[in-house]
Amino acid sequence: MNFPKRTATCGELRLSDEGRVVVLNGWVHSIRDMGGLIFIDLRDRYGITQLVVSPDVNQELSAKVKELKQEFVVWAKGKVRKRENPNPKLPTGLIEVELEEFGILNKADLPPFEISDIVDVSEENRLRYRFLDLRRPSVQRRFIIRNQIYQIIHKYFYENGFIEVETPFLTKSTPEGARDFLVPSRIHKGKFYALPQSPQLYKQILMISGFDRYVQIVKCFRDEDLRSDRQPEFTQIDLEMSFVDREDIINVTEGLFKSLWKEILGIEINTPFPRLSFSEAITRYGSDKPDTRYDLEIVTLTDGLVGTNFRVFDEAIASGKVIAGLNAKYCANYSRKQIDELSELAQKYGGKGLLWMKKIDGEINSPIAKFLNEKAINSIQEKGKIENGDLFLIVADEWEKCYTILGALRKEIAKRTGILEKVNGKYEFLWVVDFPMFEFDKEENRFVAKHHPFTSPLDEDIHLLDVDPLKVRAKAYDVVVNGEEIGGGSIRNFKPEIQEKIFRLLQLSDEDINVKFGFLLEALRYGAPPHGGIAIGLDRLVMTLTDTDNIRDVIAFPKTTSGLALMENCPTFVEEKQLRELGIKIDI
RNA sequence: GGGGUCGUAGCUCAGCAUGGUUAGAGCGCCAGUCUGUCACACUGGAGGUCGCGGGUUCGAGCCCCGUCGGCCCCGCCA
Repeated sequence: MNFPKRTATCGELRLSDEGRVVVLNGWVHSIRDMGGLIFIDLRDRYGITQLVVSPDVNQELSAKVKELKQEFVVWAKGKVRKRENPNPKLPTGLIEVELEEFGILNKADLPPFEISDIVDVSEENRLRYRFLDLRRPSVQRRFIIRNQIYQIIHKYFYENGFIEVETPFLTKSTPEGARDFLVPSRIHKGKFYALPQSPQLYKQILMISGFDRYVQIVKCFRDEDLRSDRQPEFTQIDLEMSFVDREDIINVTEGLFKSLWKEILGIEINTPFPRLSFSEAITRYGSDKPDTRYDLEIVTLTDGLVGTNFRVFDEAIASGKVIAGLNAKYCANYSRKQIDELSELAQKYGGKGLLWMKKIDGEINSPIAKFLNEKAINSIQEKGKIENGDLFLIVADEWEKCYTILGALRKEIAKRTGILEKVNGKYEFLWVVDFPMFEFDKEENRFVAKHHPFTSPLDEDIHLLDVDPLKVRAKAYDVVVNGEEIGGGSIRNFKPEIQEKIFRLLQLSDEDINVKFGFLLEALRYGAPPHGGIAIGLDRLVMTLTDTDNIRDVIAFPKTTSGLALMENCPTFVEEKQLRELGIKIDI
């Protein structure tokens, strides 16, 4: 199809272009027919330009314009002129194009919703008609920023000597950790590839191969349930470096964030980022990804509550549990119902209940006050810095659970009291370090790696591997911004004997080790340099930089929370023939 | 695997607690009027499987059960 190609975009014409004859290509955004004068807003990715037709100039054209409907694709030729009534809301608002000639390149059905940032559309409809949703300027904006982010990343790592290498998508299934998406092999019936949860082992192999500095912006796949910040396929900035320790990875990462924040937001962020040990993050904020934009810290009460004769406390302490609390400032006016809601939240996180104390007019008011002596109450008041008008929440539970519950309450209180709103626009980064190497999995009755099994233990903790694995800390680090875990990495095991020892601690049999990770151990035996790296969640990074808490806003074609793609309708059943070729029988 | 919440016109929603003529609103759409609008305005009009299936009832958009789908969360996410 031959058509006049644009000589300008819909976003660029200004007063200085007055008198120019231009051709625009775009979509009919809206038509305002005043009876005589007709205004047409033409839209493309760059903006909106107003076209104007007046009947006394060209009646024929005026009649033809009435064929246009919204979202028709057109070319339009005309002269740029100064507007009689400028529109300050548009960058092109000082000019308009006096339409001389136009053609319809394609018609359009009436869209199910208006292509406008003003109109509210349910997410379901947005995803079903994603091709229309993605036409909306506010939706496009995030992808334009996402693209800028790609460019900054590529530039930053190129300038720092990193090599981009592509790693396979058809990989080996190693069902430690998340569930794998499996891809059946036709040639080897009954066998499966797995889509990578991360290119972890490939990048370590690249280090052993001497690539020294690797980076990749890469899709990763995890077959787990979705959340507002979790998709089954997502993008990581994956990097690995040789002859480094934790500080080198941290420096490189901080440098990247510095460039991104400066170039995208014009904000100079301070480095180095503060650091918290895992145990400090948990005990102070109740989270391994604390939002440090506000204080509202958790206080540990256990020591001051020994021997209170209050059954709940005594039993907790006797069984090695922890008692801790959170001061919800100025919340003493919370009703029974509001406190019940907080209690329900505590239960959602596995808590048995929530104790509380209010201070009003200098008096402590609490359902547990009658069980506690003055010394205990004073201890709580003092540690919790409880003042008039405060509501103090208390939880007694196992170490991590106790603090996690209070961490959830901390977030909730911040939300309810408007603290969260006040810190909007602030960015607080931090590193969480010294994670425990292992957790005990009650269901599987064995240790599992908290980060992943390729992580190196802290040198000073290596001797504990044989004695008390749960005490072993790892050379792992997470980078957190505003309470979002935005990246995580570690220094890896580069000595085969330590790697093997860790596999054994995870109760992998010799055969498992050999079948699943034999190639890694083999590679490690041929001169592996000390190495480590990090994976940064690109989608979450874009979320932060474009100020949204919905990951679907930054992914062009995302899945719904049940893992469906509503536009193309996927997943689907496949033809019997395809299954036969793969040697697969469906048994639902 | 579990919990919460929503599903009514093309879109966004009200109606449901306490079942009862012909299910409403705004926007959009269609027709008309209008020569400076820009969320144009005004007049008129069309438009409904109340997600789907079953049950209770004389009678169900409303109550009950199931199911499908959206969103949020717990578990899960090395």
